[in-house]
Amino acid sequence: MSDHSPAFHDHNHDTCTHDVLHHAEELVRRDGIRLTPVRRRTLEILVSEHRAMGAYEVLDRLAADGFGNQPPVAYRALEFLVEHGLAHRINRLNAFAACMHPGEAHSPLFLICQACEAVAEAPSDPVRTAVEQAAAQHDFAVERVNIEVLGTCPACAGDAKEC
Amino acid sequence: MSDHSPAFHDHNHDTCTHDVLHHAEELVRRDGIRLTPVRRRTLEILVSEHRAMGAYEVLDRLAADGFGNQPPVAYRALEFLVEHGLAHRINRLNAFAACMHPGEAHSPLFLICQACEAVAEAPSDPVRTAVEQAAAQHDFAVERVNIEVLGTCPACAGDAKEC
DNA sequence: CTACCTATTGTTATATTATATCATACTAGT
DNA sequence: ACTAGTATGATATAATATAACAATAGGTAG
Repeated sequence: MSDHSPAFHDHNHDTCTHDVLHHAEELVRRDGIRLTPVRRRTLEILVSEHRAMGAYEVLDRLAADGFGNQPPVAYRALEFLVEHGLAHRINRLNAFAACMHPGEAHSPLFLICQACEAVAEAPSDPVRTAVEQAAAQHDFAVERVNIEVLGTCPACAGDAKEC
Repeated sequence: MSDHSPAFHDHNHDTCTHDVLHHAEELVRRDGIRLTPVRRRTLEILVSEHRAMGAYEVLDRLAADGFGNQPPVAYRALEFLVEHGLAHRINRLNAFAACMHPGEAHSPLFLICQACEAVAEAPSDPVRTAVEQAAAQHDFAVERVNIEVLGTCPACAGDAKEC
């Protein structure tokens, strides 16, 4: 892990933290989802780190905050967040990250740096369209799309050149 | 698991088996890759089933054929095949499948049926283009793209209607 | 052809990730 | 307060994956 993690560019972290939690609150009002203490704290942890975190890493944090310290505690909270579009699961890394475009209809597209493991989430509407077309050729009804791109982030590409 | 697995449509399985193995042989000649007995057998297993298989499932088959019966045996062979484009890893399922479009430059796009777990591999050149563009906006250098689409295959969609 | 080097395989052990299950506690609606 | 549905806590275990080292096979320079 490195210090390149918070996406690949500087950003106002207070703003994105606020946006995500605000969106969650809205779902509480609008859809009646239950943002219980564990779930809320789990989301806060993901947002505050702003990177892909393993379930056991999240679990450690939760335990430190006085929640249960057994795997299901973390997995259940994470699953809940994913189900409601507040977080994503990044299969390639067996990890989770808060959704940084909450509410927007989008198929998450993850840019995963192989050097520093930073993960950026990009909007992907044109990609989604292309995917739908490919699926249509197989008479396949799309429900969820997960796109994971492996490569090198600008920071690490720069590091490599310096050597 | 169900009987919908071999992609979503009937196909001439002899042909696709032949194509894949033929391509592998070509790599042996062209690139000097070493298609050892375990590796060859692993590819044959994946092709003959024509579906996503877990590493331990592959391992059982290999062991039955007299190869080692410890996890690394399967993982190493599978990793080799993935590296050389002869197989793909489907993260969502922690599973592997023979590449059915060997040799074609393509970013694999998997259509995964949530009902029967069948997996189809679709070519995805337009998708790839869209992905490259999204990545470019982040100055991200793409190396590998993995697209996994969850949904319902035509067979299962039909089944659902019948009820 | 032999000695060496490298890639591959076999084996043991263990790490990491994830889920099933059941008991307990909370929440909302009546 | 009662009850039906949810959510949490805790125990146990399953499923997936890798590290590390020994043994073997294959190619190649001398």
